[in-house]
Amino acid sequence: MSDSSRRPAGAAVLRQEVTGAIIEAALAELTDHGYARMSMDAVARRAGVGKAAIYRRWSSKEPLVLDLLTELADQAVPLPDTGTLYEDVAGFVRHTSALRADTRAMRILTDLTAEATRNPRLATAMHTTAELPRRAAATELLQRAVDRGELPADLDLDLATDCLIGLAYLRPRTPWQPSEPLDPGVLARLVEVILAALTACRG
Amino acid sequence: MSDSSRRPAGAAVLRQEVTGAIIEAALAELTDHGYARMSMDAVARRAGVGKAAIYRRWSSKEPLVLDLLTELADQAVPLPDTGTLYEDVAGFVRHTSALRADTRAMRILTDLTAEATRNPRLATAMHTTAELPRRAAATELLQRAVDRGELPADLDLDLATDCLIGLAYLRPRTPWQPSEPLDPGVLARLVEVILAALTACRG
DNA sequence: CTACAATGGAACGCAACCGTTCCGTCTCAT
DNA sequence: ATGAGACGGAACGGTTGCGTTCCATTGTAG
Repeated sequence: MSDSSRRPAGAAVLRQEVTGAIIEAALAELTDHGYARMSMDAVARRAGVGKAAIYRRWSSKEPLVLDLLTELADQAVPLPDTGTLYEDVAGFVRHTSALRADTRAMRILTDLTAEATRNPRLATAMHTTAELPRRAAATELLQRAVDRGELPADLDLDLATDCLIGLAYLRPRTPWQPSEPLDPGVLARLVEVILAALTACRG
Repeated sequence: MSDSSRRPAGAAVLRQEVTGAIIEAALAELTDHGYARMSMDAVARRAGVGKAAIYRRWSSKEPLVLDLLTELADQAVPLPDTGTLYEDVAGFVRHTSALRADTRAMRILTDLTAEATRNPRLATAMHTTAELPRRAAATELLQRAVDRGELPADLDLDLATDCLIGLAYLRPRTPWQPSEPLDPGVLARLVEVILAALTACRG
């Protein structure tokens, strides 16, 4: 492509290494200090990079952070399709629990959620990269169950999706509480409750 | 008391007026810019007050914000005891929905939640002033229903409390979405779902 | 009327941060 | 070998914020 003709291959490799170091350092700084207190000087220092190298890639702090968000989203693992509602829901809860146990992702998402209150671009990015895919996955999981007859045909898909997500997010209840590993017994009971709630989501 | 002998009564009244103006201004600044970007200069300017007047009352920014938190908590309205689980739950959902519709309170709580991730004192304050009372109210509501026989005697109170709070918080799903007023039909369906979930919370 | 305490306002020193610019070095493609 | 381009590092000017200090004003108590 045109890049390879305009930029030496070796430089491209080096550029990617530097870019990766910047992204990793920015993620770490964002985790430690939050969006408002994340300093470009600290990112450069942590990455072992000159500030110029950062500003050569991103025009300012905000675009950099927006890219970090997609970086986080790319790490999300797709949900398996197990064939039964019970196992699908259990997988969804485990998936959610794992996300909440990821201290770095949770700190960043909690922080950017607060920041999104005041920054429309960030709010849009959060919506499209974090909320929409998760919601779509939940809805698809439920639709499959409806198609199999495990859930009533007149299910209120929207409400059911809310319930599934809301209940899967139960523990830990607040971001500042460390997330203990999900006990299998607790998981089983939680799944039963979720199934009861879903069944009640009639249109 | 000793205060009245050491401080003129008129000065005390004036002090309270200034204190109130500072608190109101700090709440506004906190809402507009968040904890990290809330500046003491801006608070003083907004309150029409000298910075010295602030630092005469609080040693720094953090204690001031911690006091704001209790200020917010004092505005919380206690839940009524209606005598039926259905109405109690409906009241709880309405109560929660009203809180989420309060843009100022939501912005501040969302912001301080993120900040609490990195500030243990703030996390403790959030826990005792925001989480514990709400959780206690939910648990008490459920215990009354158990006593009346509306919920099974072997109810898992802890799990049920989580479910009640988690489901009541469903809409809006994210803090940056404006909260539309809760439609009565939606409320009724949501309450039905919550009751189904609660009934499934067996120990 | 006098003494006093709290006030608004302005300025201070200090530190941090942003985004830019410059330097000397290093690594490649030619 | 040579030139181009990205590099780390350091410094810059300008802004912002914190917490302190000073001062002239205000209003009350005695």
